[in-house]
Amino acid sequence: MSRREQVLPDSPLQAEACPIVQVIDRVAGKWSVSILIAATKAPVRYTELERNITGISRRMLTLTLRNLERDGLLTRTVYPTVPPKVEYSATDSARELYDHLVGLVEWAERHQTDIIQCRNEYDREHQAAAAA
Amino acid sequence: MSRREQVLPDSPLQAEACPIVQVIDRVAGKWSVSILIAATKAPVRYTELERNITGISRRMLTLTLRNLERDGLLTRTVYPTVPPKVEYSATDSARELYDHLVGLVEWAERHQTDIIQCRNEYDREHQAAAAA
DNA sequence: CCGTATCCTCGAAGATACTG
DNA sequence: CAGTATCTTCGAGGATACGG
Repeated sequence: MSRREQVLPDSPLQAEACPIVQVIDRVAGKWSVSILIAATKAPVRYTELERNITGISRRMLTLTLRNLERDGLLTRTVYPTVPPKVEYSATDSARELYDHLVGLVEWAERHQTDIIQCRNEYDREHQAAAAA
Repeated sequence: MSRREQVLPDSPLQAEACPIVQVIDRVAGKWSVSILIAATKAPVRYTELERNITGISRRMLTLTLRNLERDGLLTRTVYPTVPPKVEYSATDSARELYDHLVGLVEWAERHQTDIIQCRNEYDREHQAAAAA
């Protein structure tokens, strides 16, 4: 799931980046956040997630769920019914994380249009520079 | 820089994930956070970053700097001296983002050991399951 | 319903060499 | 000092088919 699994040698900046790296990696996966959000609101079933998260494949859904479970962010409960029913719910740890993710989301919402504008401006300027 | 540049069709979950995706992507780059942190503390020069961020290549340093600048998170100031001097400093937008990143970092620090323990436990259990 | 297994694509990131 | 230009590698994620 991660591009940064290698142990980084500690260094002035990397040493303090180390815990950061862990969070970023946990959150950087293409689907982790969507799943985390869904599961934090209420326990969700596998198929529910598959339906609600547009574009996710079964493979990635399972993979991401496993990783989140492995890190203690989700708990997986199997109901031995027929047909089988599996529910994923956020742990306390994940709920705490969720609060901080919300902070990021709100930041994104506030700066959304600025960022787009900055990009356009930047691209226009550097388009012009290339032409000159 | 992004694996998710494709425009996602809106959907119940994706619609609200859209701003999230933007933040995550901006932060998900392997080096963005390290650079953002360094530049938020004080304006930094190119070579300073290269020295302080262990393992980063010139290529990725430049690329990440350009992307952050493009999104209006960093400003690039060239001093027309000899030898040339270029300083990168965080914008207000980036400083706001930084505050939220700190939230994540603190979460990571608090749960660091739990996560490692969860992983070991998970791996042990699933090692056993595979052997059985 | 809830997955696993296999093959493949594609782009992020590394290595290396050169420049205003 | 502060970059750019190529070439390459490597693994995240997609597509598809099968299984308890």
